[in-house]
Order: sequence, then structure tokens, then C-alpha cells
Amino acid sequence: MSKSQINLPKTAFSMKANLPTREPEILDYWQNINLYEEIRNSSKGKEKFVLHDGPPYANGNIHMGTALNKILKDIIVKFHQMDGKDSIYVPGWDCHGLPIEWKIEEQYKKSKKNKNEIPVVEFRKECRSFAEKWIEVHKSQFKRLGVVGDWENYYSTMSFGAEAQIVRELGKFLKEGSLYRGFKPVLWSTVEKTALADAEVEYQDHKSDTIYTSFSVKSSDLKELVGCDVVIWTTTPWTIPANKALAYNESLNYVIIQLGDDGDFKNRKIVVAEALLESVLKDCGIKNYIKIHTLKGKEFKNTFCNHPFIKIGYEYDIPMLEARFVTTDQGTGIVHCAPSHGPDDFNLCLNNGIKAIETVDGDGKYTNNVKLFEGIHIFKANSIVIEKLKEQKNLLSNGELVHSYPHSWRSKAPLVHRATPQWFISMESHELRSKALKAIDETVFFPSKGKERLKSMIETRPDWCVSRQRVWGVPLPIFVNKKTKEILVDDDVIENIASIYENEGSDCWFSDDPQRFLGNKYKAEEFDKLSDIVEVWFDSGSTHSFVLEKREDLKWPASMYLEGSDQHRGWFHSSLLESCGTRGRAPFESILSHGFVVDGKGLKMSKSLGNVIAPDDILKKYGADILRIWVASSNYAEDLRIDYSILDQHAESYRKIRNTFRYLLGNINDNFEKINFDTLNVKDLPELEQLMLHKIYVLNNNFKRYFSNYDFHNLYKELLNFCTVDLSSFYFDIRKDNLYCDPIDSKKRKSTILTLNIILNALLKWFAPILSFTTEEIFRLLFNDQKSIHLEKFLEFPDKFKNEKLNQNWLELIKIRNVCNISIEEKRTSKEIGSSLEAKLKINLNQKLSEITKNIDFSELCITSSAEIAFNQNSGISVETIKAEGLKCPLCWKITEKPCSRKTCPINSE
RNA sequence: GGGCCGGUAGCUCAGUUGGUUAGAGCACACCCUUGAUAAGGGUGGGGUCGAAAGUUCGAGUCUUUCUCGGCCCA
Repeated sequence: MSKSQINLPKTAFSMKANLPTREPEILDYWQNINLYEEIRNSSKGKEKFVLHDGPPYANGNIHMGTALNKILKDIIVKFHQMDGKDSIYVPGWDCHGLPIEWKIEEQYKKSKKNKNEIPVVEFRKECRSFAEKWIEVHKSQFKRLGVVGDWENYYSTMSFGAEAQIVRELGKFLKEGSLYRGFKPVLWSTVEKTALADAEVEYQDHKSDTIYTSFSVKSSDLKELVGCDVVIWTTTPWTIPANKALAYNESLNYVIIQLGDDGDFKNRKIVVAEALLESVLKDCGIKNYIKIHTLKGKEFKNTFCNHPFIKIGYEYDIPMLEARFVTTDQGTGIVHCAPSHGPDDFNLCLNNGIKAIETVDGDGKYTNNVKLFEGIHIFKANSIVIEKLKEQKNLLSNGELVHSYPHSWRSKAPLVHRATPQWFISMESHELRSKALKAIDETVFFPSKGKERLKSMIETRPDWCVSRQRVWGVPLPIFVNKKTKEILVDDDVIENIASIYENEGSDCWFSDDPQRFLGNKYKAEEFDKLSDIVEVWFDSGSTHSFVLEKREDLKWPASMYLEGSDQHRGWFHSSLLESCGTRGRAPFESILSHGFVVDGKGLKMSKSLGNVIAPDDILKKYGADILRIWVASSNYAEDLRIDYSILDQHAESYRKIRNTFRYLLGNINDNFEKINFDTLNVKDLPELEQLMLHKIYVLNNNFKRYFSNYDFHNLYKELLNFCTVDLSSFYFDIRKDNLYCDPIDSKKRKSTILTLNIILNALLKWFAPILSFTTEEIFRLLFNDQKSIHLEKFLEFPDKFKNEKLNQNWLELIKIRNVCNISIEEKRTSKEIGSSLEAKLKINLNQKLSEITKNIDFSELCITSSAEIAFNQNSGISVETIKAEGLKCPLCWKITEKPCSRKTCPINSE
């Protein structure tokens, strides 16, 4: 039998995908047709969907997390575009900040340049070009993933327009009065007179003075405590004058003991943690004591102490505060808190309404806020403090300790925590907190648990510190009156600064005459110009103002912000606060957060574990479409696992999908025919085709439902199962006989071809947002006159496709088919038959099934040579398989004793 | 150390208000096919639902503790 007499599939669509080389060709094609512009032009006037890009930091190659983020964004943007919207994506970059500053400093270090000798403006220029370089690298890496966006007109936080707008945004907080000057401890070098970042700190051994000192209890809910001395231990005696509170841990046990030894503490009762009693006794050389009382940490509630210097002017209450950072590692289980000299102290006090003040100046000398010590250098103060404590009879013991201590990496000088002037945006003064909480309620979160996460952070966060003592950033546009110390608040000045930046950027702040920024209204010599910069979270928190609001093609608020779940404390958070402070609502309508990329075992990727996979590795080995499948099929609500075995599995699924397309294309010989659903008479089709249309209809509804919830992993799974279960192993397998052997003009074959066209079209559209490259490859093969699959819309299927009754019948028929398969398999295992076409079925069914099997040919359904049905009231479903007898038809390969049913069969013409 | 989230077959995921014997696809094994062919089909094995205790007639599902992992904070 010549194969020319059967209609075998023929297509130019290769089985082998070869994505790593084919995808770049498609990228070139998109570049050539200017796909992004085309999409915009094709969707003018449509409802906008704006996914506002959270700017990645312009530094280093992209990693799996960034790839996941961008692909997820692209999938969503494409879904909305195909759903009939004008779905716009403008990528952006975060450019200011310490990491880049640090990179440039490292370069200086290598070339033995000293940062302090380089003019600020020159340094900033290097930072700028560093960021520019990485933006270009990122851009090409993101494009390679198949991400479609306005790459030519991206935004960046260092553009002149952005820097100008950031100034205007700060101006709004300034004008409102919610931006205020406060103090916050930072690591400070008294030698260099500068703040240091964590990365600039070296830990070295240092000898410190240590003291055990006592705070007498003034009042307490627990009567046993009143009159006792609460003992603390510290390695920084010089911070005692700045003490404002004591911290205890409510879960620890404490003891009150009465001392019997001669000395200042004879007969006094002291309080320490039970677990540390032994070490305190030893350190302080206590020999005679009696245990008076034991108490739980929580019984310290509402206890107030006196400062050890109460008799020499320190006449204020020292509250005891609950703090989890108090441990029994060393000390007494009670920690002294100077909010101006430690981050823990600062936060604890702040949460209890005690603010830090400037206690030490830049040179390391006490300010006039510290009684008795003004002008004394803190490094010379320990002995004075110890002396005075002794005088006041509050020094239990003192000594020395060598321990690891922070030092400056440049000068090697020991560092201190010093409260420095900082600029804060108040959470309360203008109801920012309540505005933000209301805005969260008005936002839709995917997954929904994101709402509580963001909410709980906003509920408890302290005021927002927006100043940094660095140089690579937008300068805080603030002048302070030298005499009155008042902040200059004037819209004209802010707008003047902004318009200067608009033209030339913010470098000039550091180099130009302050008078230029003040304009004519004020005299420069009467004001101090700040040299702080704005912290970078304010930059990125303002992107909505200089991107969404400023661009004609976008809208405010954004339809969606989409980032990793860490951004609940990052960009989601800062954008929310900035926007609520300046505009009273969130800059987004919805938030989608995704988990983190971890390895196949659920562990985070790290060089030391050797489990890091870079996007580039995947692109080279598999291609972007496989990576996109990984994104679509993973549940982003949790952490996303990836390793090569997982990718292999997805590559396998991809082949299944690709071959599904290949079967469709082959059988229509690459000649796609668009089916008019309006004129299609569904009832005219064979039942099997009607069933397939019903399945398409139902799948499309599920597809829309999944999409509306951004539930891609279930959506993808359903599409994949459709290809595997409904098409490949069912419909395609059954219809091969019809497609290959029936004449081209037969009505039945035409019905099948029509259905294949519909399926192909549907699959192309459904898969396009995920398999952006492969669907384009197919689309280009089918259509010479159309530019891109990404300019297409999803299909709408008419209700007449739906046929639930038919579907119910076919669920029964498929059950029968399954029983047939089991029966055939028995004969195959016993080697009586091989191919199912060697089988003849005898199917026994109960009477109930007679109606639905009336027009069904089970030999077609089960791909056997023949099938007989017998009805019996008592039998459920039972099947007997017999080896088919007769001649094998050379055309359809069926084995029959009677002549073949097809007129075209060569047997009949003999 | 604290807060939040999570742990269902080797893998990716389902599993409704607690209710029969916990499902699907992939992978795997065996078989068939050679007219989707570096394809396709069939059958099958595989889970003490992270662990333990508790509530209940009944727990993958509710409670507690523990454990492992992730994010954030310290």
C-alpha cells in the first residue's frame, strides 16, 4: 500500500524546539517589527491595565529571583493585553544608594585613591555611570526572557525628572509639617567625625571598662520591689548619663537578695536574674547574702526607678520596659537603655514614647543636654562616671573586659553609637498610619495573606527616617535658619530646586552657591544647607509620582504592584506611605507578592551550598519558554523550588505541548482556517467533535476564572492536562483513523479538521502569555499577513458549544472505554494480541447505558477492529477481548472478515 | 531570639463547611505500536498527608507542642 494514498500529517513545525538558538531569532524579529509599539498602537483607547514595575537595583547580573519577577510580570501583562486591555509595562531601575557608592569606593581602594580627596560631584558622576552600565546589562537580560515592555523609555530613580520630583514630594511632607528633625543613633567615628555603614565596620578586640551599677526602685506594682536596687552591667559606662530606661525580659525569673558584706551595699537589697546570680556574686565578690524573694519578669510591669545620679541633678523617672533582646548570656538580666547610644535602646524607648536626643556631638563630646558632663569627651568619661557612681554609693563593682568591638575600617578607631540629627516623617502627626491602614483595606492582595502582613508592619512601625549621611542620592532639600533653628518651608524654594534638578540633576546641590537654590527671597548666609541625602526607599517609594503620574501613557494609581514578599517591608511599604502622605491613598489597586526561589530541597540558594542556578544557565540549556513554564507552573504564593530535575520535567511537558501543536499543524498541513463560530452548526458535527467543543468551552471558562485570580499554576496544569488527557491520548488517537484514511472531502473528516482548527486557535491563544516564543513561532508559520501572536486577543466561544448532557453521557462512555482498555491489556500481556487493532471487543452493558451507546461505535472509540455491544439488565460493564479474525485492510489496518466499510478501501475495489 | 508563612507520591500541584478505600499530570516499570516516530498508545507500582499528643463517632482538614524550611525583624 502506498503511503501516498493516506493523509499523513505534514508540517514545517519541527519536533525539536532548539529554543536556545531559535528564541534569539524571534527576539530579533520582535525588535524589527517594533512589537511594543505595535501592541500600543493596536490597543489605543482600550481600558488600561498598568503593572507598575518595582525597580530592581542597577547592580550585578540578574538572578533567579529577578527572572521570576520579570517573567511573572510579563505573563500578567500579556494576559491582560490578550484579554482586550491596553496593558502597559514600563520597566524601571533603582539607582541611588550605598551598594553602588560602595562599589565605587572599592574601585578607589584598588587604585589607591582617597574618597575624601575626590570632589563629591565627581564621585557621584562615577556612581551614575556605574548604574547606567548595569541598566544596559539588565535590559538585555530581561529582554532575553521574552519580557515585552517599553525598553527604550524606561524610568530610573536617577533621571533628572525623578530627582526633581523626589524633591517636590519631600516638599509636600515639609509643607504639611510631618517631616521633622529628630535624633537616631548611628555608628559614629569620633576621629573621622562621620557616620559609618555596616559594611565599613571592622570588628577587633578592644579593652572596655565594665561596671555593675544600681538603680533604686522608686515605685512598683510589686511591693517587694520598692526600695530595692536593680543592678545592671555595662561595658560602656560613659552612656550612663544618657540612660533613660531599663529593660527586662518577662519570661525570665529574677531574685531579690539582701547583701551582708561590709561596704556601700551592706544590708541593701538588689535585684538580678536568677540565672545570672552566680556570675554576679562572683564578679562583685559578694560573700554574704540572703535570698529575700523570687519574681517573674512580668512582675516588673509598672516599675519605675531612680537614676544613680538622682542626687546630683538626674531627677527623672527611669521606667522598666519589657524587651525580648534581654538575655542571660552575660550581665544581670536587666539592661540599661540609652536611646541615643544603641539601636535596641532606641527602638525600645521609641516604642514607649521616649525619643533620642543629641547627647554627644560629632567630636565625641557631651552636649549641654547632659548635666555635669558637658564638653567632656566620651572616651575620657568612663573614669569620671565610675568615680561619681562610687560617690553616690551606686557602684557595686567595676573591672575591665577584652571583647570584640566595632572599629572604623579606615582609621581603625573604635566606634560608638551616637544619636545624630536625622529627618523623620511622622506616622502620627498627620494621621499617616491610619491613612495607610485604610489604603491597605482598599487594596486587593494576591495571595490574600499579604494584606495582614503589610498591615501588621504598618501598625507597629516607628516614624520613617528618610535621611542618610551619604552622597549618592537625592540631597534633602532643606535649609535651617542659623539663628532660630527653624526649618525653611517655602513652596517657591522647593519648586526652584526641583526645576534646577529637572534641567541638570541634583549634583549641583553639592557644588553650587546655596543662594542659587534659595532664590531672591532669602539670604544664604542666614541658613545652613543640609548635606544629607534622601534614603533610597523614599526614591523608589516615589516612583508612582514621577512615572505613573507624569507619563501620558500610564495611569495613577497603578492596576498592580508585583514583587517578592520581602517588599512588604520594602517597596510596597514605602510606596504606600509616600502616596498616603502626599495623596491620601495607595498608588496601587492590587498587590501581588511572590515567594523566593529556593533549591529542589527547599533550601535557599547560596554559593557555599553550591545550589545556585543562574537564569543564563537555564537559557543556554533549555530556553526561556521552559523557564516561563517553570514560573507559570509554580505556586508563587509559597517559595518556588528549582533544580535541574524540576526543569527536566518541565522540558518534558513542553515537548508534549509542542507535539500537540505539531499534530494539529500536521493534520491541517499548516493551512489554518479561521472558523466562523456564528455560522457553525454544532449539532451537525459528530458527537465526539461536539464533546471537544464542550471541553473547549468549559476549559475557557476555567481559564478565565484562574486568570482573574492570577492562579497560573492551576491554569497551566489544566492546559497541560487538556493536551495530554483530552487531546493526545483521547481525541487525537481516536481520530487518526479518520484523518489518515478517510477521503479529504468526506464530511466526517472535514468536521475533524474544523475541530482541529478551533483547538489550534484556542491553544495558541491560551498558551501565548506563557509560551511567548513557541506560540509566536507557530503563529508566524501560519500567518504571513499578520505580525505577532501578541497582538491577538483571547477567543470567545459561543454558548452553543456547551453541552453538559452530552458531556455526562461521554463520562459514561469513557468509563466503558477504560474497561475495554483493561480487557485489551490482558490479552496483550498474554501475548495473544499486540496492537489494539488486533482486538475484537464484546461489551456487555446494563440496560441503563443502552440509550447513550446507541450511536457509538466502540471500535472507533477503542481503536479496535470491531466491537459488539450486548445489553443485560444485571451486568454493569464487562468486556471480553477476542483476537480479531480476517484480513488486515492495507489502508486502515483493521482486521475484518467482512469487506471494509470504506468505499475507498483498496480491498473493495479489487 | 521574635513575628509571619509553609511542609500532601521522586517532581509540579488538587483536596470544598472535618465524612467512604487521599486524587491528577509528569517521572518510573512493564507491554504495544512504528501512519504524530529523538514521537504515540495501554497497564501498573508508588503516599503512616513533616512528627507527636489532643478534641471528635470520625482529622490531610480543628487545637497544642515539637521539627524542618523560607521571608522579615532583632
